[in-house]
Amino acid sequence: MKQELHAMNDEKAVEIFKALSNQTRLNILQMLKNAETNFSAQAHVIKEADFEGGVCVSDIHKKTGTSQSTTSQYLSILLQSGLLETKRIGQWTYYRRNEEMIKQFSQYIGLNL
Amino acid sequence: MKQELHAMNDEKAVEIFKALSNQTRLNILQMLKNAETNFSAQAHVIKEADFEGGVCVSDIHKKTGTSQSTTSQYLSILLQSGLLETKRIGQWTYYRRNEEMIKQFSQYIGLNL
DNA sequence: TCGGTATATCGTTATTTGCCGATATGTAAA
DNA sequence: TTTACATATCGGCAAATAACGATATACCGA
Repeated sequence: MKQELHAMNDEKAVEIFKALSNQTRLNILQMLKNAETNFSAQAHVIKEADFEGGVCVSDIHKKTGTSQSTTSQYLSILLQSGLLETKRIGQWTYYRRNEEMIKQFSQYIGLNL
Repeated sequence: MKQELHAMNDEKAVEIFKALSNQTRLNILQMLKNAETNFSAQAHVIKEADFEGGVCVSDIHKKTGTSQSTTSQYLSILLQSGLLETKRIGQWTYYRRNEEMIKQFSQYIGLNL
């Protein structure tokens, strides 16, 4: 039989629901969907194979309408839930979507909700 | 162009995420998926065309591990979010899934997350 | 090594949520 | 028309969340 790796359980799903139960955090996830169009050319969108699609905290902060500290905290909630992944490069911390987790969550909804 | 009726917006989605960001409420929604198997024969599952799949509050309460008042409150949060619908028949209030809303939410996730 | 910039963390306050017991309300049955 | 049952609502308290400014930490460039 085909083995489904990393199938999501209810507990993990609840953690993701919590992460998304805030308008600003939902917006962040959505804005990162098309980082190149949502963030200006000057913005630090990573184009290298290094960490493609990653955007640094200050650029995200400029779009959220919340303080730097709140933005940082929201990013870490999204990171903890698994919806985002991160990489520090020099003095910047880049965040991008974890498409694999998002796909699993979407599948979970379709199957288990 | 094809008109998408009742397309969900972000605000509604956040309300649904909030409703599901609690393990007990998620369980309730899932238990109601197969009301006939999850609730005993003696339980007041409505089989008539009247309100098919509906289960009364006390039967749901027995399964949740929370108090009667908490169960009632959780049901009304799920109702308010649109994930459930309700009908009072005699002294019982029946709740069942609103499959249309659940489908729209699932589609929203697939398209907008 | 010293600013300067980027980010994370801390401490705080206001609001919301989780959850309960007690009580009120609504309905049926005796 | 009492009584019993089903459900909703109220009042409360502890915990979690929202959000901020201030501060600490990390890294870089001069």
